[in-house]
Amino acid sequence: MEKNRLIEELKQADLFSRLENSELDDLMAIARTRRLENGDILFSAGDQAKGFYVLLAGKIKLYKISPDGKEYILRVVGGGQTFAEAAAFSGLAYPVFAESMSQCRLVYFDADDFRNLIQKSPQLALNMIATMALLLQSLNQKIEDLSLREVGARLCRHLLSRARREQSEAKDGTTLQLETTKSALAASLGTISETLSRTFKKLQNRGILQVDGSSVTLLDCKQLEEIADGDIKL
Amino acid sequence: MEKNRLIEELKQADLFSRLENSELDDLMAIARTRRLENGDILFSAGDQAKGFYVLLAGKIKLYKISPDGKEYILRVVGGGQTFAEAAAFSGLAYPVFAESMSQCRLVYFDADDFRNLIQKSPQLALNMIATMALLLQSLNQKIEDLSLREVGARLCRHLLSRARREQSEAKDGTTLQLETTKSALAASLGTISETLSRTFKKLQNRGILQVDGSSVTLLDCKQLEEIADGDIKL
DNA sequence: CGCGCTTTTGAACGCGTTCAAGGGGTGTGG
DNA sequence: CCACACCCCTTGAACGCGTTCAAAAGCGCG
Repeated sequence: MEKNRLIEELKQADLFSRLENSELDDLMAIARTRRLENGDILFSAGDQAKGFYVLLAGKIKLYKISPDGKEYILRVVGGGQTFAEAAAFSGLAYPVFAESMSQCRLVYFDADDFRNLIQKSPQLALNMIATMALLLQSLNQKIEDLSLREVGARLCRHLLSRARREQSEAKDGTTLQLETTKSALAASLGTISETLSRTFKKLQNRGILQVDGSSVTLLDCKQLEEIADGDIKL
Repeated sequence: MEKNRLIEELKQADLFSRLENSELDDLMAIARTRRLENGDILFSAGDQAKGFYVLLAGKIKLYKISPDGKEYILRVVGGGQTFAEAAAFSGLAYPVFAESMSQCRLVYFDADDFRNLIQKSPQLALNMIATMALLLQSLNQKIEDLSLREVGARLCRHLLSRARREQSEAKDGTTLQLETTKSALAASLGTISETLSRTFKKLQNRGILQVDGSSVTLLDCKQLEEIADGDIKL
């Protein structure tokens, strides 16, 4: 039955881990499923927020646009992740655009309905708090990057953190696949493709990494970390 | 009695609004009060976080320091506000330094103890979620400022939002008092005092505002908003 | 092969920083 | 009451990182 598959999928999301079956049933009662095609805009910056989403499958980018058209990608949401909770629970407008980067299936929760559930389920409340705490930490990182690190350091930090997440360790010889275009990577580092291109080149010239299309091989993680920490500059 | 006064003070904090007296008693049971002198460091970036704070009186600045010594002030915490929740509930390290800017009285809550309370009090859980949601929105703003607005626009946004908060409206002739030094304002806008000084001067030369020591008078709010929105540049 | 897209490269420009010097206010001690 | 130190703010000039603008090169795809 369709419902059961959906419940199984919801359980994968961190937000719904460790919940009882009865709690999951309550969630199902207020959940609305949705589908998106590649390139669909789910919501726009400035739209009034009444609820939030859990992405079951696909990829969605959350981004801002400056008055003169520059794009900053705040986050690429992946499967099992929650987004737009802050806007939903603060009652303000969405601060970003949400645009699908592939076919997506997702679930929408109305904020008021969800609040009612939270009152009944302490575990759900704790999960939501933990989710938001992690998000806060990651935004904090971004602010640190943007306000006091230069582009080279940001790129190195990004590469190292991806290497650690995927390989559980960053050691010489590790190869990463960029999941998006380089332009998108630039936009998520707070810069533009030209600058990213030049930065990659400098790192390559120093023998710190090897770039080949969309695959990047880390050759000298020690130096990579020194640049990431701002100890040496490009 | 001392305890009663403390309870009254806690009730002022948004985090504890709409709580029953029994819930406040439970809070008191796990609260640890603390005092700080001007200039004390409460915690440092990198310290392991086990709990969070509610500031009862005084001012505390939360800031980051870059490898080469530049300071970015993330937030100046005022009375009744909560801070370091994200670090406490994510179990990671504090991402910032916390330094008192005056005599302070504050309350410390251990994260584990607090989690237990949340399980018993749905209202407390909702309050915490609302608090974190607002914080997320404000960090989001900062990211937007840093990544896609220039210094002039950031300053104008700051002035306008302060004017609106304090006077509930920003109209020509409104005068604001800077609560900190201009260097600190610069650091919280992600720049340095020299640049801030020059930016103030440009705005003054255009007749948009009048700066006299630490008081700023808004003369032309319409233009101020246009600069804040990036419609015109300095 | 030719079209559209992303990426790369080059050169010029500009915002903001750095470095350095000078002004202005305040508190302290002679 | 003045002299001096200290701190903050201001101003000027030079520099540099990153952007903008322009063009060429690579690349997937019909």
